[in-house]
Amino acid sequence: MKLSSTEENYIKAIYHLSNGGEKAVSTNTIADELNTAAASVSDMIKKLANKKLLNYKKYHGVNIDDNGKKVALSIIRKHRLWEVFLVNILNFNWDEVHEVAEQLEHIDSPLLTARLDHFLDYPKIDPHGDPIPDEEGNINVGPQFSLLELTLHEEAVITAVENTESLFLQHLDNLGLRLGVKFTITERAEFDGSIMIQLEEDKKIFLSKEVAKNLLVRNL
Amino acid sequence: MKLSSTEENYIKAIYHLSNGGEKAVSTNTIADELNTAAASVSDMIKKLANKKLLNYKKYHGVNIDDNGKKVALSIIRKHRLWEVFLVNILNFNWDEVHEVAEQLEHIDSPLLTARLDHFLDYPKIDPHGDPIPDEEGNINVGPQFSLLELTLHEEAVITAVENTESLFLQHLDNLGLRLGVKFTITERAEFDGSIMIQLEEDKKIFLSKEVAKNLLVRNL
DNA sequence: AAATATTTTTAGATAAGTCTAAATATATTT
DNA sequence: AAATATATTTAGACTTATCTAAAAATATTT
Repeated sequence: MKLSSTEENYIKAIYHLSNGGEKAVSTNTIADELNTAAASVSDMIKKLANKKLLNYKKYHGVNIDDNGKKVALSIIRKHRLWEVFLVNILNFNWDEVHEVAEQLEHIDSPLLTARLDHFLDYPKIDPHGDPIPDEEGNINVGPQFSLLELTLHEEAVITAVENTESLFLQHLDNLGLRLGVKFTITERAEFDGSIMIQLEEDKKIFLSKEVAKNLLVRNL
Repeated sequence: MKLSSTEENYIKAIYHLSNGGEKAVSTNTIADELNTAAASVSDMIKKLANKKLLNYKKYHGVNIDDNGKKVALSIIRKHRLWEVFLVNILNFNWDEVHEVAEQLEHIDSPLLTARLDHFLDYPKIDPHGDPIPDEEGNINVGPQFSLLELTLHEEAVITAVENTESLFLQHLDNLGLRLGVKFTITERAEFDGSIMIQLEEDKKIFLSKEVAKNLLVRNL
């Protein structure tokens, strides 16, 4: 089934907002995410439901269908492969790639996607640490959780960011934090939830709760 | 100025049909090229003329403007750079790249284009031997010389003919030689200056000195 | 449980790009 | 130069994706 870029963007947004299909998503939530009027969303979800990509009951939000998930994962796969290409091959900074990848993800050529994947040596994660679905849409996530939930003094590695805004990513760059950085929590302030972490090289960094919340980690 | 893909395709078609702006193009010619109704073309050229990309006099076809040329050359540049990427980096065959490049040429990111150009080592021609315009829209064809002066085994492309007699051109047609054909010289006979060239598909062709003298080529 | 607030849908409009059919201008033939 | 043929434009309609405003359904408050 051939979809317009607009339709693909709706599917992608609904996939994300539903946490990969876990829960129903309301019309207004989608409208907010895509900066459109709720009326436009109503029209579009009716259309996508007719195409059997969504499950839709009037006034009760939408659930993404298996077909819809497949479409979403294919777009996400392309988006993240292109991000790897931009960062690893064309030397983009990780905060410069999102906009371009939003365009490239809609290029329709299975051959191109497959060849790109091969050329990049079958990467498993994108420059933000997010997993890249394979051709069948399988995601190999591994146990990954917010830094906020990490136990004190337990060695961990940063695996992903939950926020991909330039401002946040640049802040991380300034702090010297990147994917793959290893650390332990040395202190927690109960008052404001701020956290002190210790990096490899005896370097201590102070993180606000807001920053910690948006960093995903994995135990070593 | 931000243009839609559709507008870009019209500009590109008109640029080609006018031979780079040399002559006016009629409504029907454009309609034929783009497989649309003449009425649609009428509407669109009115719109593009309002945007100062075309010069349009009712019932007398369009001439492409300097602004229009710039737009066309930018799209052509992107199209050809992507073709080089697909063939040289992702190992596409040269007959598989057109459709995908038609999509990729509309990606809007000057940074991406510049980085791609650099990554590909500033190629001067695409896989079909067509020249790639630079950032300013200049087409630098490079030094062009007679096939007689070409070094053995050096990849080259046919760029022009020095003799325009029908008899000669028909002879080229019979041999399957056209502008843009890529080849290497595999053998030279000292006795009569005749030359054996090898085309892409394992096809070898014998050329008399007289023919070789009248073919202009360019290194790849 | 009635009143009020919020969310969602429907109705009707708009803009881009397309079409067919009819009208008009240009070109060609006789 | 009149008649005919061809090319081009206009008129009106359709589709996709959007909007605002009004109507309808659901949720919340009192």
